[in-house]
Amino acid sequence: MSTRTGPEGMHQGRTGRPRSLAADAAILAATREALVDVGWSRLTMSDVAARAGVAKTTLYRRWPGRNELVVDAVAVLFDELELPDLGSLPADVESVVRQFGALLERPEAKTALMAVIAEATRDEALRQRIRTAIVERQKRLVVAGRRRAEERGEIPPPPDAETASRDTDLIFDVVAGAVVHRTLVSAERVDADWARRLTELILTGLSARRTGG
Amino acid sequence: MSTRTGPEGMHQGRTGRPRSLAADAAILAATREALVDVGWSRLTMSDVAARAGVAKTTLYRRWPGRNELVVDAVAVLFDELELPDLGSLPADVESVVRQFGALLERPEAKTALMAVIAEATRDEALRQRIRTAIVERQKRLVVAGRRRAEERGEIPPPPDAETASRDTDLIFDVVAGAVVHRTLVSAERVDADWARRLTELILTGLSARRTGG
DNA sequence: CAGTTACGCTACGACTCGTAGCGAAAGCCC
DNA sequence: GGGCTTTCGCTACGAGTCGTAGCGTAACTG
Repeated sequence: MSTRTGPEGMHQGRTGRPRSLAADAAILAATREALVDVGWSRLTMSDVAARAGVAKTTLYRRWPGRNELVVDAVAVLFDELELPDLGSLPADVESVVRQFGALLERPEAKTALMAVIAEATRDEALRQRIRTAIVERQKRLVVAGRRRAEERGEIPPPPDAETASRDTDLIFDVVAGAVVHRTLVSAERVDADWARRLTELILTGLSARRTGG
Repeated sequence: MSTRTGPEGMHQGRTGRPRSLAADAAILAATREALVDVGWSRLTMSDVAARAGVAKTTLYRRWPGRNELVVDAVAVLFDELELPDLGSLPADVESVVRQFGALLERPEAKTALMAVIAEATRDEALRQRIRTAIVERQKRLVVAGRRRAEERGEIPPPPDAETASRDTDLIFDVVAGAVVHRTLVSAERVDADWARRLTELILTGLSARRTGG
């Protein structure tokens, strides 16, 4: 698959002993476990290797370093998010907001996400990895929600592809950013009431803007 | 001042040689400089000490560790944000959005902010430090903007103190979260157009919600 | 079978950590 | 001034981590 985010440098399409897929899974699970236990700054490769039951060298054969390993270990968590068809745009949006809030309450998700973002500010390759492994992947939720709302007649189709794309980006930044900020910076829970108020704010803002010019 | 965020454990109200204020400033400046040069994960106390021209022990006499040092080194950057009276609420909000966007483009700000937030997910004391040193401090912008808009008659006064407080929190999370997400996760600039569109989204959302019930 | 690659294990130099001890410096109070 | 207290820069230390290299073995291909 083209958006494969797993370990790199694999030559296993060739001859020789193939890499253990079980080791892959064990390492990623061990990384998440270690993140919960010791956090980011105290997470060591030796620790992860020991938890996974593999040698430290096996980690370095697959990932260049901690940062890349953690990105991959956490990216799969975001794939759990889905957009159930609840019959209306507000209900759909609120559902995703609450799912995302619940996801960010899991220690391994919040710790790892912020840590890798911090590292990415000085590492273009890592930034790219985050973008393909997480960000672009999850924009599917916004795109699907808009398409579904259009089909229901809740929102008008976008005037052109350019504004559609920019709106998608804006919505994504606002929703994801607000949830992240609420959870990690303000350190408060994303409860049903907050999710409803955020959804209301965004949707009325969008619809009023459209109809008002 | 009561919200002093500087080094702790100072007994300098007593007798003996007082701590060098110049060393304080030099250390914080050196920390920001090191963040720009080497990033977060490779920032070492020895490096900071060398840049500041002080001994490593001097750092540990004032701060418990890297995390606390970095919070203090970065907190002052956020005090630069201000709310100029531009005559209308949209103009005021857009101004702060752009200021915040510009601030987060500075390497020391973005790197340090995300890094300490990541660490804070497993450190209650650090979380508290961030909250008092940065978050609660900057909510002043939202509070001032609302008060000013009320005086202008642009928005109605809040029905009660409870909803006023929750609205302040929501607005803060949405605005700050969106800017942070745009800058650090999506890795795109907060330009004039984006700031205008975000402002429009939020303000129409808020006003429509109020008038519409 | 031979060839190739991944595996676990051990060992290594380099680096950072946080602390301790030292003598000197810089301020207070009498 | 003298005495007291605290900070200063400096050096040294054990502990821990890093990322790599080398080894013999295991697993799969043709």
